[in-house]
Amino acid sequence: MNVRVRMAPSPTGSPHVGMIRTALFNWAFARHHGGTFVFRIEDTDKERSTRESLDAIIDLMRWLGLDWDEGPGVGGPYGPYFQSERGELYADALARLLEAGHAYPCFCTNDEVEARRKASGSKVMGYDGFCRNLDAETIAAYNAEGRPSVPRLRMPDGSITWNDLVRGEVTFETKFVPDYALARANGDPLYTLVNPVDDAYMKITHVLRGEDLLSSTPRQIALYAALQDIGIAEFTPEFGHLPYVMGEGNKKLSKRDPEAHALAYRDQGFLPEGLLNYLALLGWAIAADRDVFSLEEMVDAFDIRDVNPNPARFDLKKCEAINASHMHRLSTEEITRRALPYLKRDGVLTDPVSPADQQLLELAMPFVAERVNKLTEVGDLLRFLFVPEQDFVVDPADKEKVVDTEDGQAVVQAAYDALLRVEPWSAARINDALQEALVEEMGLKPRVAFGPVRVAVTGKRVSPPLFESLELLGRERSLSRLQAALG
RNA sequence: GCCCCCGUUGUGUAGCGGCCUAGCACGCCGCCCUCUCACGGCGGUAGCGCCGGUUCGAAUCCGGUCGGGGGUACCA
Repeated sequence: MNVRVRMAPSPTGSPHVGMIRTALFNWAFARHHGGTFVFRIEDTDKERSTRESLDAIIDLMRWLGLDWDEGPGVGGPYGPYFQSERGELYADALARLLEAGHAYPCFCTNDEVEARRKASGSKVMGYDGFCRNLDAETIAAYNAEGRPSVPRLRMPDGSITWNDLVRGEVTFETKFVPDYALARANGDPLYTLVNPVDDAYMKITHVLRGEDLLSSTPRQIALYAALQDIGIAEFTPEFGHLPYVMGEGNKKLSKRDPEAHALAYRDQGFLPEGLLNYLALLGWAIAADRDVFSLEEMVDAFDIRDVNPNPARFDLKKCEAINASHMHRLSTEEITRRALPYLKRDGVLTDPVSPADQQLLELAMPFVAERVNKLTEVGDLLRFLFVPEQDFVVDPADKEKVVDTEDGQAVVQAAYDALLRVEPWSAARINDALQEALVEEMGLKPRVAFGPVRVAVTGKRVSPPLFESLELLGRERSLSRLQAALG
């Protein structure tokens, strides 16, 4: 059978990294098996669904390169792919479920249910099945009175067991799973109905989702049986429940946690392959002694049954380290290409980049490519080269610490004098001149000799290699910055 | 309360009865490299929640216990 999986986010709020992890595993599973990855939007909640959220999710998926075979923008044979456009399908399914007796109208109020539970002393919370066997006359009479009702699924007796793809066999006694509501009294279908109905119509074969849905699985399996009986579903899919992504402490990573927001990683200069690689590590390993891999390698190796059921803590440091490994795999040219949008965004470069700046960037890139862990760091390191001279500023703390001291001033002055005579203006000559003037003549250790020069010229104590930086900056600007640092 | 899931160093994981005096990665600490920062190299740190059982042998199987998490909606 052709594997068909889906991701079905609700477009409410900013996309969460947990959602991306789920999307990634579904995607990798589909690609590994040569199957179909369906993208469906669960926008039944009209109050909370927003266009911004939808756009953000699509934007994110595109940036990550997780492409879908059916869904928004690409269509497909089982559309529409927005739940808000599938209302008649749900109404029809509900009517047929009611007619076949798999569901029944319940007229109880919450208070009535609670009162009965207290009276009986039952330990099972939730609905007690009171309206299960109302006869047709009673139902007609209640309806005639205008009493509101909700349709509930009639849960079967006994137990429901499934073989969870990540957890193995899981069993629930149905006496602990009450008959549940499929729609609101006003007729609006609920997630409990809509999600399985769509999966059935879209012929989803494997449902890989978060652990939070684990306990709703027996209800869905019961619904599937009913849907098969009335001819809407052809089979019951397999289920796999992915572990939670946890934040600090023992709490699910929530929207309040800054690490939770997936788009923030792009803004901060993470590589899509870096983020994805890290997220894959939350519950899955490609090998015992390896944790850096490409998406293609993941697709080749991915097996949902290898996913670890433990909740995983999100570790930003590790995420950055994995991203750094991917950065170092990139060629200098590729880093340049990818860093460009960030350099423009951050005002390091002007938007159409001038030919001179472009050339300078290409000359400078080899010195920073291997020392950056995120794309935004390129700008941090190279800003001093592109900044208009009147906007150049030296970090005040660094200046005070190494330039404004007596020794610092002496070094800067000596460097200025030495550099004045350097000919030609090349990193090698600059090296020789500074070495001689500061290290040999002044008897300074290299690290104390070059610190003041670095700060005066690049503005910070952390920069690309000094001599190359000076060469790229040019004699004129280098000297004027040294002079500015004096006094 | 009841139901379900989970339990290997600080973190993520490998481990599917002997290959484990528990491997890898991140972190942290130290050293080397070194014009700063990184990169790279070397070394160190720390773990099978607990108790029983099965077995010649258990991190691995079973039972219990403790701990954590989730569910228990006319939310998703």
